[in-house]
Amino acid sequence: MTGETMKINKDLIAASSTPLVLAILSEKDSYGYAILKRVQELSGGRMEWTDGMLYPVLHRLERLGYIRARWEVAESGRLRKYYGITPQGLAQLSEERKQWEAVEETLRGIWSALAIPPPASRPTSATPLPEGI
Amino acid sequence: MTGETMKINKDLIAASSTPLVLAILSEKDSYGYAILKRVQELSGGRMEWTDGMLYPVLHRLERLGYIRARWEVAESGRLRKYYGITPQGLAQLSEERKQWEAVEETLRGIWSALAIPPPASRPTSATPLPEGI
DNA sequence: TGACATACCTAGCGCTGTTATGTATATTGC
DNA sequence: GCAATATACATAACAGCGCTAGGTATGTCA
Repeated sequence: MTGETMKINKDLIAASSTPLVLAILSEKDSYGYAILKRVQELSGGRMEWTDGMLYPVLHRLERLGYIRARWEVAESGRLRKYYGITPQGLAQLSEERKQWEAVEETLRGIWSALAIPPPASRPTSATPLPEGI
Repeated sequence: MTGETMKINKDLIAASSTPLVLAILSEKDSYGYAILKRVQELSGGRMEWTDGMLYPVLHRLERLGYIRARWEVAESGRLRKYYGITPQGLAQLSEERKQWEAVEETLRGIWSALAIPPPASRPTSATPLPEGI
Protein backbone atom coordinates (compact mmCIF):
# COMPACT_ATOMS: atom_id res chain seq x y z
CA MET A 1 0.00 0.00 0.00
CA THR A 2 1.41 3.34 -1.04
CA GLY A 3 4.63 1.36 -1.06
CA GLU A 4 5.51 2.65 -4.47
CA THR A 5 9.20 2.73 -5.34
CA MET A 6 10.11 6.26 -6.29
CA LYS A 7 12.66 7.23 -8.88
CA ILE A 8 15.30 9.23 -7.07
CA ASN A 9 17.50 11.33 -9.30
CA LYS A 10 21.17 10.63 -9.70
CA ASP A 11 22.47 13.59 -7.75
CA LEU A 12 20.37 12.88 -4.71
CA ILE A 13 21.54 9.27 -4.83
CA ALA A 14 25.13 10.46 -4.97
CA ALA A 15 24.65 12.88 -2.10
CA SER A 16 23.00 10.36 0.17
CA SER A 17 24.96 7.20 -0.59
CA THR A 18 27.97 7.92 1.58
CA PRO A 19 26.13 9.06 4.72
CA LEU A 20 23.52 6.33 4.39
CA VAL A 21 26.04 3.53 4.01
CA LEU A 22 28.15 4.85 6.86
CA ALA A 23 25.10 5.19 9.08
CA ILE A 24 23.96 1.66 8.29
CA LEU A 25 27.40 0.27 9.06
CA SER A 26 27.55 2.26 12.26
CA GLU A 27 24.58 0.24 13.47
CA LYS A 28 26.40 -2.99 12.84
CA ASP A 29 28.68 -4.69 10.33
CA SER A 30 26.94 -5.69 7.15
CA TYR A 31 27.47 -6.71 3.51
CA GLY A 32 26.41 -5.49 0.09
CA TYR A 33 23.21 -7.37 -0.46
CA ALA A 34 21.96 -6.74 3.07
CA ILE A 35 22.73 -3.03 2.75
CA LEU A 36 20.55 -2.84 -0.35
CA LYS A 37 17.70 -4.42 1.60
CA ARG A 38 18.28 -2.16 4.57
CA VAL A 39 17.98 0.93 2.39
CA GLN A 40 14.70 -0.36 1.01
CA GLU A 41 13.51 -0.98 4.53
CA LEU A 42 14.65 2.33 5.98
CA SER A 43 13.01 4.30 3.19
CA GLY A 44 9.74 2.46 3.52
CA GLY A 45 10.25 1.05 0.05
CA ARG A 46 10.61 4.45 -1.57
CA MET A 47 14.29 4.07 -2.35
CA GLU A 48 15.77 1.20 -4.27
CA TRP A 49 19.50 1.16 -4.90
CA THR A 50 21.05 -1.00 -7.59
CA ASP A 51 23.97 -3.26 -6.78
CA GLY A 52 25.84 -1.75 -9.70
CA MET A 53 25.94 1.53 -7.85
CA LEU A 54 26.52 0.21 -4.35
CA TYR A 55 29.62 -1.91 -4.87
CA PRO A 56 31.68 0.95 -6.30
CA VAL A 57 30.55 3.05 -3.34
CA LEU A 58 31.74 0.39 -0.91
CA HIS A 59 35.07 0.10 -2.70
CA ARG A 60 35.52 3.85 -2.61
CA LEU A 61 34.68 4.11 1.08
CA GLU A 62 37.14 1.32 1.77
CA ARG A 63 39.82 3.06 -0.29
CA LEU A 64 39.21 6.22 1.73
CA GLY A 65 39.60 4.31 4.97
CA TYR A 66 36.03 4.90 6.17
CA ILE A 67 35.13 1.21 6.19
CA ARG A 68 37.05 -2.07 6.31
CA ALA A 69 36.21 -5.35 4.63
CA ARG A 70 36.61 -8.98 5.59
CA TRP A 71 35.40 -12.20 3.99
CA GLU A 72 33.27 -14.46 6.08
CA VAL A 73 31.26 -17.63 5.58
CA ALA A 74 27.61 -17.20 6.50
CA GLU A 75 25.57 -19.89 8.25
CA SER A 76 24.03 -20.54 4.87
CA GLY A 77 27.44 -21.61 3.66
CA ARG A 78 27.72 -18.67 1.27
CA LEU A 79 30.73 -16.41 1.18
CA ARG A 80 30.05 -12.82 2.15
CA LYS A 81 32.15 -9.68 2.25
CA TYR A 82 31.38 -7.94 5.50
CA TYR A 83 32.14 -4.28 6.05
CA GLY A 84 32.70 -2.46 9.31
CA ILE A 85 33.02 1.26 9.93
CA THR A 86 36.34 2.72 11.09
CA PRO A 87 36.98 5.64 13.45
CA GLN A 88 37.61 7.84 10.42
CA GLY A 89 34.33 6.61 9.01
CA LEU A 90 32.52 7.72 12.13
CA ALA A 91 34.15 11.13 11.91
CA GLN A 92 33.18 11.40 8.27
CA LEU A 93 29.62 10.41 9.07
CA SER A 94 29.42 13.19 11.60
CA GLU A 95 30.78 15.68 9.08
CA GLU A 96 28.37 14.57 6.34
CA ARG A 97 25.50 14.80 8.73
CA LYS A 98 26.40 18.36 9.61
CA GLN A 99 26.50 19.35 5.95
CA TRP A 100 23.23 17.60 5.21
CA GLU A 101 21.49 19.39 7.99
CA ALA A 102 22.79 22.76 6.81
CA VAL A 103 21.49 22.18 3.30
CA GLU A 104 18.30 20.60 4.48
CA GLU A 105 17.45 23.48 6.78
CA THR A 106 18.10 25.92 3.98
CA LEU A 107 15.75 24.08 1.67
CA ARG A 108 13.12 23.70 4.34
CA GLY A 109 13.39 27.40 5.05
CA ILE A 110 12.52 28.42 1.54
CA TRP A 111 10.01 25.64 1.00
CA SER A 112 8.00 26.61 4.00
CA ALA A 113 7.85 30.11 2.60
CA LEU A 114 6.42 28.89 -0.70
CA ALA A 115 2.76 28.96 -1.43
CA ILE A 116 2.93 25.43 -2.78
CA PRO A 117 2.32 22.90 -0.01
CA PRO A 118 4.22 19.61 0.29
CA PRO A 119 3.20 17.02 -2.32
CA ALA A 120 1.30 14.92 0.17
CA SER A 121 0.79 14.33 3.87
CA ARG A 122 3.26 11.63 4.67
CA PRO A 123 2.25 8.54 6.68
CA THR A 124 4.69 9.34 9.51
CA SER A 125 3.79 6.08 11.19
CA ALA A 126 5.21 2.84 9.84
CA THR A 127 8.98 3.01 9.74
CA PRO A 128 10.28 -0.54 10.14
CA LEU A 129 13.48 0.15 12.06
CA PRO A 130 16.27 -2.27 13.05
CA GLU A 131 15.33 -5.89 13.30
CA GLY A 132 18.46 -7.77 12.32
CA ILE A 133 19.63 -8.92 8.93
CA MET B 1 28.73 34.78 15.09
CA THR B 2 29.09 31.07 14.39
CA GLY B 3 28.46 32.37 10.90
CA GLU B 4 31.27 30.29 9.53
CA THR B 5 31.01 29.30 5.86
CA MET B 6 30.96 25.54 5.69
CA LYS B 7 32.50 23.45 2.95
CA ILE B 8 29.67 21.52 1.38
CA ASN B 9 30.74 18.53 -0.66
CA LYS B 10 30.23 18.39 -4.35
CA ASP B 11 27.45 15.81 -4.42
CA LEU B 12 25.33 17.69 -1.93
CA ILE B 13 25.78 20.84 -3.98
CA ALA B 14 24.68 18.98 -7.07
CA ALA B 15 21.65 17.52 -5.36
CA SER B 16 20.48 20.80 -3.92
CA SER B 17 21.27 23.21 -6.75
CA THR B 18 18.22 22.51 -8.90
CA PRO B 19 15.58 22.61 -6.16
CA LEU B 20 17.16 25.62 -4.49
CA VAL B 21 17.36 27.67 -7.66
CA LEU B 22 13.83 26.74 -8.66
CA ALA B 23 12.55 27.60 -5.20
CA ILE B 24 14.30 30.96 -5.22
CA LEU B 25 12.88 31.79 -8.63
CA SER B 26 9.43 30.72 -7.53
CA GLU B 27 9.56 33.52 -4.99
CA LYS B 28 10.27 36.06 -7.67
CA ASP B 29 12.31 36.55 -10.82
CA SER B 30 16.00 37.01 -10.18
CA TYR B 31 19.45 36.94 -11.76
CA GLY B 32 22.73 35.09 -11.22
CA TYR B 33 24.50 37.35 -8.84
CA ALA B 34 21.43 37.94 -6.70
CA ILE B 35 20.77 34.19 -6.54
CA LEU B 36 24.26 33.65 -5.13
CA LYS B 37 23.54 36.20 -2.43
CA ARG B 38 20.14 34.73 -1.71
CA VAL B 39 21.66 31.30 -1.13
CA GLN B 40 24.12 32.80 1.30
CA GLU B 41 21.31 34.55 3.07
CA LEU B 42 18.95 31.56 3.17
CA SER B 43 21.63 29.30 4.59
CA GLY B 44 22.60 31.75 7.25
CA GLY B 45 25.99 32.08 5.63
CA ARG B 46 26.75 28.38 5.81
CA MET B 47 26.52 27.82 2.08
CA GLU B 48 28.49 29.73 -0.48
CA TRP B 49 28.05 28.87 -4.13
CA THR B 50 30.57 29.89 -6.76
CA ASP B 51 29.40 31.65 -9.88
CA GLY B 52 31.33 29.11 -11.92
CA MET B 53 28.93 26.47 -10.74
CA LEU B 54 25.74 28.55 -10.83
CA TYR B 55 25.77 29.80 -14.42
CA PRO B 56 25.98 26.32 -15.95
CA VAL B 57 23.09 25.32 -13.67
CA LEU B 58 21.00 28.23 -14.94
CA HIS B 59 21.81 27.36 -18.55
CA ARG B 60 20.86 23.75 -17.98
CA LEU B 61 17.58 24.63 -16.29
CA GLU B 62 16.77 26.95 -19.16
CA ARG B 63 17.64 24.25 -21.70
CA LEU B 64 15.29 21.90 -19.85
CA GLY B 65 12.52 24.47 -19.97
CA TYR B 66 12.27 24.94 -16.21
CA ILE B 67 13.22 28.60 -16.33
CA ARG B 68 13.22 31.35 -18.94
CA ALA B 69 15.70 34.21 -19.36
CA ARG B 70 15.42 37.83 -20.46
CA TRP B 71 17.89 40.70 -20.50
CA GLU B 72 16.98 43.80 -18.60
CA VAL B 73 18.66 47.04 -17.65
CA ALA B 74 18.70 47.60 -13.91
CA GLU B 75 18.18 50.98 -12.26
CA SER B 76 21.94 51.02 -11.77
CA GLY B 77 22.29 51.05 -15.52
CA ARG B 78 23.88 47.62 -15.59
CA LEU B 79 22.68 44.84 -17.82
CA ARG B 80 21.23 41.85 -16.02
CA LYS B 81 19.93 38.50 -17.19
CA TYR B 82 16.74 37.85 -15.29
CA TYR B 83 15.29 34.37 -14.94
CA GLY B 84 11.70 33.39 -14.28
CA ILE B 85 10.30 29.96 -13.46
CA THR B 86 7.99 28.23 -15.94
CA PRO B 87 5.01 25.95 -15.25
CA GLN B 88 7.25 22.95 -15.97
CA GLY B 89 9.74 24.40 -13.53
CA LEU B 90 7.09 24.52 -10.84
CA ALA B 91 6.17 20.91 -11.54
CA GLN B 92 9.80 19.90 -11.39
CA LEU B 93 10.25 21.75 -8.11
CA SER B 94 7.37 19.81 -6.63
CA GLU B 95 8.88 16.53 -7.84
CA GLU B 96 12.33 17.35 -6.50
CA ARG B 97 10.87 18.31 -3.18
CA LYS B 98 9.09 14.99 -2.92
CA GLN B 99 12.30 13.11 -3.62
CA TRP B 100 14.27 15.22 -1.16
CA GLU B 101 11.80 14.56 1.57
CA ALA B 102 11.87 10.82 0.95
CA VAL B 103 15.65 10.73 1.21
CA GLU B 104 15.76 13.14 4.07
CA GLU B 105 13.28 11.18 6.15
CA THR B 106 15.24 8.02 5.50
CA LEU B 107 18.44 9.63 6.72
CA ARG B 108 16.77 11.20 9.70
CA GLY B 109 15.28 7.83 10.59
CA ILE B 110 18.62 6.12 10.87
CA TRP B 111 20.38 9.12 12.38
CA SER B 112 17.95 9.38 15.21
CA ALA B 113 18.63 5.73 15.95
CA LEU B 114 22.37 6.32 16.20
CA ALA B 115 24.11 6.74 19.49
CA ILE B 116 26.04 9.70 18.11
CA PRO B 117 24.11 12.92 18.65
CA PRO B 118 24.02 15.73 16.09
CA PRO B 119 27.31 17.64 15.77
CA ALA B 120 25.96 20.57 17.71
CA SER B 121 22.74 22.00 19.03
CA ARG B 122 21.67 24.26 16.24
CA PRO B 123 20.46 27.79 16.99
CA THR B 124 16.96 27.03 15.72
CA SER B 125 16.14 30.65 16.23
CA ALA B 126 17.87 33.10 13.95
CA THR B 127 17.06 32.15 10.39
CA PRO B 128 17.19 35.35 8.35
CA LEU B 129 14.31 34.63 6.02
CA PRO B 130 13.07 36.68 3.09
CA GLU B 131 13.70 40.36 3.30
CA GLY B 132 14.13 41.35 -0.33
CA ILE B 133 17.31 41.48 -2.37
C1' DT C 1 43.55 56.34 -10.47
C1' DG C 2 43.19 52.06 -8.29
C1' DA C 3 40.57 48.70 -5.72
C1' DC C 4 36.51 46.40 -5.25
C1' DA C 5 31.86 44.79 -6.05
C1' DT C 6 28.82 43.68 -9.55
C1' DA C 7 27.65 40.74 -13.59
C1' DC C 8 28.22 37.60 -17.09
C1' DC C 9 30.66 33.50 -19.43
C1' DT C 10 33.48 29.03 -20.71
C1' DA C 11 37.07 25.03 -20.95
C1' DG C 12 39.30 21.01 -19.09
C1' DC C 13 39.36 17.77 -15.28
C1' DG C 14 37.78 14.30 -12.25
C1' DC C 15 34.31 11.98 -9.79
C1' DT C 16 30.29 9.10 -9.69
C1' DG C 17 25.76 6.92 -10.94
C1' DT C 18 23.73 4.29 -14.94
C1' DT C 19 23.31 0.52 -17.79
C1' DA C 20 24.73 -3.72 -19.15
C1' DT C 21 27.07 -7.68 -18.38
C1' DG C 22 29.51 -11.64 -16.13
C1' DT C 23 30.20 -15.35 -12.55
C1' DA C 24 28.73 -18.45 -8.94
C1' DT C 25 25.97 -20.69 -5.16
C1' DA C 26 21.74 -21.70 -2.24
C1' DT C 27 16.84 -22.19 -2.20
C1' DT C 28 12.37 -23.14 -3.94
C1' DG C 29 8.91 -24.95 -7.13
C1' DC C 30 7.44 -28.57 -10.18
C1' DG D 1 16.22 -34.20 -10.76
C1' DC D 2 15.98 -29.79 -12.87
C1' DA D 3 14.73 -25.09 -13.85
C1' DA D 4 13.78 -20.63 -11.95
C1' DT D 5 14.76 -17.37 -8.58
C1' DA D 6 17.19 -15.12 -4.86
C1' DT D 7 21.51 -14.35 -3.05
C1' DA D 8 26.20 -12.33 -3.62
C1' DC D 9 29.99 -10.37 -5.73
C1' DA D 10 32.28 -7.62 -9.57
C1' DT D 11 33.61 -4.53 -13.70
C1' DA D 12 33.48 -1.55 -18.18
C1' DA D 13 31.91 2.19 -21.13
C1' DC D 14 29.27 6.27 -20.94
C1' DA D 15 27.34 10.68 -19.59
C1' DG D 16 26.32 14.42 -16.41
C1' DC D 17 27.95 18.00 -13.55
C1' DG D 18 30.62 20.71 -9.97
C1' DC D 19 35.38 22.46 -9.48
C1' DT D 20 39.20 25.27 -10.69
C1' DA D 21 40.87 28.67 -13.25
C1' DG D 22 40.49 31.82 -16.38
C1' DG D 23 38.33 35.79 -19.21
C1' DT D 24 35.52 40.35 -20.13
C1' DA D 25 33.23 44.50 -18.69
C1' DT D 26 30.94 48.22 -15.88
C1' DG D 27 29.57 50.92 -11.64
C1' DT D 28 31.10 52.74 -7.10
C1' DC D 29 34.09 54.63 -3.79
C1' DA D 30 38.38 56.37 -1.74
